[in-house]
Amino acid sequence: MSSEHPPPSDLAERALGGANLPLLRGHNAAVLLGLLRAAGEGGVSRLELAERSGLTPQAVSKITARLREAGLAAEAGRRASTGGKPRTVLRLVPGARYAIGLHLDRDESVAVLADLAGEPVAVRRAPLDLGAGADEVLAAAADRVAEVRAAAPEAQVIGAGVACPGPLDHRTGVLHRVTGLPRWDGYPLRAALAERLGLPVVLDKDTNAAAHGLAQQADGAESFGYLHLGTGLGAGLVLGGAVHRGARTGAGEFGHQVVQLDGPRCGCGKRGCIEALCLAAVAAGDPAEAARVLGVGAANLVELLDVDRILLGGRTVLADPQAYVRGVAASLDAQLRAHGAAGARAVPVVPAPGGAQMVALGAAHLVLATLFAPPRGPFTGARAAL
Amino acid sequence: MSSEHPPPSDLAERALGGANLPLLRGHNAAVLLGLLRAAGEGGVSRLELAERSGLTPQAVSKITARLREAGLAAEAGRRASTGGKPRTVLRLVPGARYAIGLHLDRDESVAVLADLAGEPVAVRRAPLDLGAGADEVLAAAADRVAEVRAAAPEAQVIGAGVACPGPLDHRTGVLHRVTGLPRWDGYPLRAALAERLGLPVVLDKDTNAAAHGLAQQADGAESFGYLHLGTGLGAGLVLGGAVHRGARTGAGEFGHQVVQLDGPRCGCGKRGCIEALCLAAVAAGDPAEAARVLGVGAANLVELLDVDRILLGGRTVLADPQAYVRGVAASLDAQLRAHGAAGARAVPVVPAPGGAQMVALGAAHLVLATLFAPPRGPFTGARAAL
DNA sequence: GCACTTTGGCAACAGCGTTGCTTAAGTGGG
DNA sequence: CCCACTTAAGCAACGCTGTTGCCAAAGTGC
Repeated sequence: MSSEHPPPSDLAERALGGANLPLLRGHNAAVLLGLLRAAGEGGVSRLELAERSGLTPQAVSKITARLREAGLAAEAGRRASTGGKPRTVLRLVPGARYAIGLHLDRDESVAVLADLAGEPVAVRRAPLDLGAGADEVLAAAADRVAEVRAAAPEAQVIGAGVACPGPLDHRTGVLHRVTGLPRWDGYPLRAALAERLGLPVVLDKDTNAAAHGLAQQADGAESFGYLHLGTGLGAGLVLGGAVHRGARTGAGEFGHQVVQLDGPRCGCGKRGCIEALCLAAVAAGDPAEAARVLGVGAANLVELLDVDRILLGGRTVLADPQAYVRGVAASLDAQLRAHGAAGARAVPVVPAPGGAQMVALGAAHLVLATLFAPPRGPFTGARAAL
Repeated sequence: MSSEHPPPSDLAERALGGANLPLLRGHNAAVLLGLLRAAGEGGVSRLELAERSGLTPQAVSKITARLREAGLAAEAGRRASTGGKPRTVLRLVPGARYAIGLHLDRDESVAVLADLAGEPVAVRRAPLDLGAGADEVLAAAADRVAEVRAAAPEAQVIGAGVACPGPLDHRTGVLHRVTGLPRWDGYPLRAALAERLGLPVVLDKDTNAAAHGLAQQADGAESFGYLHLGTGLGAGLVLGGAVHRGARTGAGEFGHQVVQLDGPRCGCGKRGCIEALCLAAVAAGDPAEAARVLGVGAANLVELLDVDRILLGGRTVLADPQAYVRGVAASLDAQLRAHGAAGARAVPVVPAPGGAQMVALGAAHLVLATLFAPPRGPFTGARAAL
């Protein structure tokens, strides 16, 4: 089994409250790596790292020395002097580690190899029939992975992130009753892929992987909802910079919220689901109505969770992004303005960047994220005296 | 100003990612205090603390020695021997610290003094006209606080938590346009009260304070939604053991989610808000319909956030708790069963315990929480090698 | 060319949890 | 009754953390 390749998430979920010195060391290294990644190609100086992390300059020097020794960071030029010795700039070495991202969709698969900076180095798209047998799908997936994996030195690939349609259990890596694909129910996809690839694997819902990837591009502790309108209507939620999955990875069922009591019956058995209304409007050739309904649902989400932004994605949206963005924004604004109490602030609606490989890249980020800590991390330590 | 009394929340929000030894020390002390509190009157032995925290027994001995020296913990008897030296039991000393909780509602105020274990030691209820001038309200509030504060030694009261109707900004402690009370718009309530009381003050929405208090009674990282049906319909969200407030403390606007497109106009200006439908049913003497609508909204929330439980509270519910619990549970179950995809799991609907002082007690817990760390705390340290 | 400013490394240090061992305090067999 | 055994908790030495004080390096500007 994958006992020799524990999934990275286990590391993050050891989660007994106590902390010791190795943990402290790893945490601070992850914080500085996170700041280095956030700085991008411009780099950061040691003193800037000290300011942003709250560590002393001397501690930053020691930690970055270890990072440089491990090949994860390097010096890269100098800043202009401000009257004294100029600051030396440190940068992440993107080629030091790689992660694989694999998106298994109903009719195609996308595999990417991403470097430490999160940039795609190799991409591979191929048709896939997710309804076929497990062996067939796994073999095809492993082939796609092998093809992109060849672009990096074997030893520097730290794991694979896999995204597929839900529902599934993120912790155990087991699929549940994927809509329309009953034969996958209960299949331990993570363990099977980990054994086949010989790599640690993390498994997540496609919308969660997308949201996670999008969260990396925003800074720090932003909150947003990513609405995905394709063959269905789902959502990925990022709250305070982290993906919210819920206890059983079931969060994000945006499409089956009821917005019309006793409305038309939905395929799921309920009445008045927003997915049914939206898709009916799309089918009727009325994207304006679909966007209006979507905006009402987005307003419900904004008021319930107080998110900063709404991102739109999915095939239906990508067919005419501007129309959907405008339509949803108008509908959302009208709802929020009418209400007013929420401060009448504007909540931007924007298309999700990234295109067709966005989900796969987000899946790769799930693995890379185990190396970094968010710049404003949730270290709960600073308790009152004692 | 309150510069000499920084609100406890600032301690928790220093939030620069870097961690040093004093922080580590404070964190571990907070973890053990949290475990001691969770153990309650039964107490815990040092070795059990070690198992649950992940710390070594020796570290637990050192840290608990400091806690005992500070008067926060004490030895209390022994366990039965299992063949060797019997374990000595440690317990929290409830009287070591106190916190004040103050609930300012539209027509009454409730002040409580809670000890370290979270138990109310003194309670004071009195009528209040929140529509009166700020000076008058503040004077009355300060009087109520002084009355309960007298029940504890002055130096052991560590702060006051204040809950009032939203919207407000939890970070700055400033009120926004409280519905029906426009004169409070922009009032810096936290600073004013901190100065008047000479204590650190945290301010939060009433629903958030209630949810926070309820979260203490559950174990660890539970998620639930607390729905409050009174003069309005609001919610407090607890996700993974922590209250979700959103970026501007605006989260929890459950009542103004649209569940009937183009439905009847709500007081807020929108159409088909669940609050309007619910309250109309209550006014029409049809609590069954109110519960049915509430159940549909609860199902939306469960599917979007994957919470474990739904708690019901508020005056309207308290008038006939069983009827509402049954009605909401039936409606929620019907929705979830129809959908099925969520695993067809049952989500319990229960009345919120605690009664009339629940919000005030939750507000006190907001202050006490700064001393404790959750048993499965979000220490993000354990990153991969290096 | 000298004075000044700023950066970053070196060495000594205090404090953290850890390790190896000792002492305390029970149980149970002979 | 006594001794062997077991388990709990403390003591001392230790390795490692970030911190502090100091100094060399590398610029600017008069």
